[in-house]
Amino acid sequence: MQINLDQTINSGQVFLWKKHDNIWYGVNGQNVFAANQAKIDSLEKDEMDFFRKSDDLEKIFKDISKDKTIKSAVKKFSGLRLLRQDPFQCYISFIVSSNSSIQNIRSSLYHICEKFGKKTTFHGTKFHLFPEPKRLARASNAELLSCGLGYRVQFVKKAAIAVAENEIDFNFLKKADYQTAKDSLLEIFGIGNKVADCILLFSLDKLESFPLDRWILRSLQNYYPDKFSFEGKTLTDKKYQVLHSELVEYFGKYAGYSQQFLFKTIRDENQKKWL
DNA sequence: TACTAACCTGTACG
DNA sequence: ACGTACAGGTTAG
Repeated sequence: MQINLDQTINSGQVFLWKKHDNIWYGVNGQNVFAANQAKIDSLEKDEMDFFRKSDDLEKIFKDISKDKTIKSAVKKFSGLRLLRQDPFQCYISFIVSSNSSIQNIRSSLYHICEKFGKKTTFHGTKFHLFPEPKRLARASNAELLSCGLGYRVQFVKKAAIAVAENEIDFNFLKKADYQTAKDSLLEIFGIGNKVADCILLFSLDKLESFPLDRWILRSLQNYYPDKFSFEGKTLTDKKYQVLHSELVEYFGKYAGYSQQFLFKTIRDENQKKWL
């Protein structure tokens, strides 16, 4: 039951990671992490937190293994883990991710760090940390546009202001239940069901969150054609909610883990690029 | 309520 | 070189 860094980092959760000389380096809020597969058993405290070292994986894997599809995905990607990311970085990252590709998301986020994040040196290499909410909140439209955000400039700007002005309080959302936290995120311009679920799952400890994007829908329709509600061409708010309830009922309270295994599986099957 | 067009950028293909 | 196709979630109508 060892973490596999390649599987985990290349699973659509994080964007600001790079591999150098077989070591992964990544920005997480105001920290830089270095993760070496060869030394994965000697993580520091904040790294253990990031990699969710205290999750009871034996219990979780057993709990989500409802059928042979999930069982084989868990077996194939047994080193895949959910991460516990810096909430503000995760929030901005997935707002930026909407209607974009991994390569574009990554590029925009690096530009955001370069323009607004503090510089630091880590293991002899220079990094830009992720900007703090107040700094990003007073970025100009032109500066944000130059990060390649396009029409998402207003999404990022308003979202950063909401955090800077404490309309969004991540500590509160961490303690709140899934629905309360989700309703709060959905108030933000640029956050819909899918982005909200990503933020909840990857940074706010809501493991019953199950982000539904086009890939996961394709996977579910392929492997579970008769088990869940897929009628209609478009995924309306109502249908998203119904489908999510069915998924949690079937996969259980750790449904988010099953989502991650299905997502990794279908993206790999379709040879989609990662970091 | 259900559906659809518009939104921006980078990359791939011919 | 240049145009066209495409990926991708949210909002507004």
